[in-house]
Amino acid sequence: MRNALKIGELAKHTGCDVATIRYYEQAGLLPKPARSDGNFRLYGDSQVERLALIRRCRSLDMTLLEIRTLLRFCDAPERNCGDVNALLEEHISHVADRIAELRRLEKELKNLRRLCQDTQAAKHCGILEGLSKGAAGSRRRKALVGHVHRAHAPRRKAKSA
Amino acid sequence: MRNALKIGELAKHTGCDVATIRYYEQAGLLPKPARSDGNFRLYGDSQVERLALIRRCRSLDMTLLEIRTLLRFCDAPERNCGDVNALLEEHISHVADRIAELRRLEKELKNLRRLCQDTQAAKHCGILEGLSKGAAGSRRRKALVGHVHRAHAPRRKAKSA
DNA sequence: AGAAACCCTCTAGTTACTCTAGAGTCAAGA
DNA sequence: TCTTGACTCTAGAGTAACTAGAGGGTTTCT
Repeated sequence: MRNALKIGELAKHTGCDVATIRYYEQAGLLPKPARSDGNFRLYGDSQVERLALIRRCRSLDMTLLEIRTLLRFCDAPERNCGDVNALLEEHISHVADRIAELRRLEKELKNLRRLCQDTQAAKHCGILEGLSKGAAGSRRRKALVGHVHRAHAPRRKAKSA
Repeated sequence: MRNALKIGELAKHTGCDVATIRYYEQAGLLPKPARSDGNFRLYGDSQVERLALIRRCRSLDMTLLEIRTLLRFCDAPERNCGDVNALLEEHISHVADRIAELRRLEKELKNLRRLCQDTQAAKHCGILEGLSKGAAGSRRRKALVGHVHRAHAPRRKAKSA
C-alpha cells in the first residue's frame, strides 16, 4: 500500500479524533484497515475519503444509522439516486421540525424571563412562579408537555483543535 | 399523609412515565417518598407540584443539571431571583445558538438536495458527489467542520399518550 | 380463590462518542 | 545501546436521560 497513514495522521487529515476513528471502525462505518508489522492500523486514500464523507455527514447532523445507509448506497455498484434523495429529504424535515420546536421554546423562555423583569422588586420570583404555574404567560401549553421528540444530549464545551 | 398517590397515579397526574419518576428519584431530583406497608411509594401534593415543575422545565429543554440547580433555588428559604434569572438567560442563549446552527445546516442540506435535482438525469448522483467533495455548493465550509456543539441524541418516535 | 393490574428492585440497552488503564511499538537523542 | 517520548494497541467504563425487561411481590376485582 502506497501512501499509508497511521491513525494519528488520518486523524490530522480529517480533523477527527483518533478514538472516534476506532469507534467508527467498530461501528462498521469504516472497514477494518490493513495493519503494520507492529499491529498499527494503516489507511489508504480511499479510507481518507470515506472518513471525510462520514465527518461531513455528521457535521450535517445525520445519525450514524443514516450514514451507514448512505454508505451502502455509495458502495453499491449502481448508485441509486432516488434512495439517497429520499434519505436527504427525510433528514431535512427532521431538521426543520427541530427548528420549529426550538423557536416555540425560545418564545416561551422569553415570556418567562419577562415575568421576572416585571416583578424584579417583588418578594418572590416571577420566573419560579411562572414555572410552577406552568403557563409562562401563554394559554396553549399542552402542545409542549406531551411526547415531542427532543434532543437530550449534553451541551459539551467546544474543544479547540 | 392525606391524599397520598401511588406512583402510577402520580404518573397520570403529571403525564410522566412511571419509570421516569423512579429515575428522577434516583437522580436526586425528587426526594425519597414515604412508603406504604407493601413498600409502594406514596406521594403528597408537594411532590406532585415538584414533578410538574421538573417536567415543565424538561419541556423547555433544560438539562437535569440545570433543573437540579433551579430546584436548589426553590428549596432555599430566601429565593434568589438573580440566580434564577441568570440560569434562564444562559439557557435561552443555548437555545438561540442551537437554532442558528440548525438554520445553517438546513441551508446546506437544501443546497445539497438541489445538486441532485439538477443532475437527476446524470449517471452519478449529485448529492453523493457534493458530500464527498465537501462543498455542497458553498464556499464557507470550515465553520461547520470543527467542534460545534451538537445534539447527538437519537430521534425517537413520538409515543401517543 | 384466582386473575389482572399494579408495584418492587436490578440490570442492561440506547447514541455517539470520550476517557482511562496497562501494555506494546517506534524514532531520535545521549 | 539505552532511554526518553510520542505514538499506538485493546478492553472496559462513563456520559445524558431515559426505556425495556426479568423476576418477583401486592392489591384489587370478581
